[in-house]
Amino acid sequence: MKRSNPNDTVDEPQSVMDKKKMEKIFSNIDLENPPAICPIRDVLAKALDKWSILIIVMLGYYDVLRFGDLKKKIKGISPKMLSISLKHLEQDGFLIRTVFPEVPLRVEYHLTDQGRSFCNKILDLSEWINEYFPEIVKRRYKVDEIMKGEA
Amino acid sequence: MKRSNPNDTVDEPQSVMDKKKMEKIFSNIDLENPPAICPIRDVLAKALDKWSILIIVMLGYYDVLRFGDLKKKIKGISPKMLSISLKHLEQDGFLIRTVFPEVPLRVEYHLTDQGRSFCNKILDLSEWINEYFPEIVKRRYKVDEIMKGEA
DNA sequence: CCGTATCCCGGAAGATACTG
DNA sequence: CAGTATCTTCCGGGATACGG
Repeated sequence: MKRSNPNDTVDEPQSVMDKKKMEKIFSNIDLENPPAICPIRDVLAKALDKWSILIIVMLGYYDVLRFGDLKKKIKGISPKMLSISLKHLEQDGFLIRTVFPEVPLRVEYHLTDQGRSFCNKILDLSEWINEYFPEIVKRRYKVDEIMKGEA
Repeated sequence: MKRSNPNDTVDEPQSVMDKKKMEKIFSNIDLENPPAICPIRDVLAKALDKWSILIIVMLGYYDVLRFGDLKKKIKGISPKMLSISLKHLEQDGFLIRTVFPEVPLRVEYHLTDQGRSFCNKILDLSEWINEYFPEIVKRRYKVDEIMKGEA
């Protein structure tokens, strides 16, 4: 039952770990020596940020949005956080900021190809969650029950 | 050039936004009324957490690890954060904790099917990042140059 | 060995007022 | 309208020591 060796032949039909992919990823990493600051995790951290996800999905859905539109559509975000998040996403090439020097000022945001591609990844994740979510909720209730019983 | 209407026929060959998927996701959300606390984002937040990702990937790679193993392999994690993250992941059904009441105590962790499935999602994300990362880095340097020039 | 309990600090992020 | 500047608050999370 114990499967401690990554080289074991996998026999489960479902949810098979993709060992090939895994090996490829791990081959790029020196596990012993600290990877200093991993730039990949840096990119991911910014793009998977709570607000960033919403921004990307909104832009994926509406194609073009102004600062004020985003502020209205994303409930609870402050102008500061919206500004910071947009800057990060622009810096990392997920979206493009276009200024129209009119009066009053107009600024539009839209996704790049990279941004749209990433948006699809988020949608995939979203679908994954939707699939497993009922079980997770059920489990949480169960765990809560146990906690209550112990308290 | 402006594509403000989600119903426009898509003509880009690459990185096409999956509108069908998008509509499906958005149909479950009431954008106007605040979604209170979105439980899906709650699950995602915990599972996509900095430490959680590493834990899941490590368990995906090594199959079975003890508390101390994880602590050693995940550079920089404190016992507190490791404990908390493991608890979250166990609560949400990503992994299973097994206690062997020996002396000294032994505790093993391994992924559930859900955990392995999610690990594959993380690997996908990882691959995505690897694909786009060179461009992102290039862009960051460029942005830094501009910033320096302006300062 | 496997964690929990405690203390403590820096930085994330909300609210708000203000400017180009 | 589209943000920035400032202030403050809060808590995530690191270090460490201890308990089962």
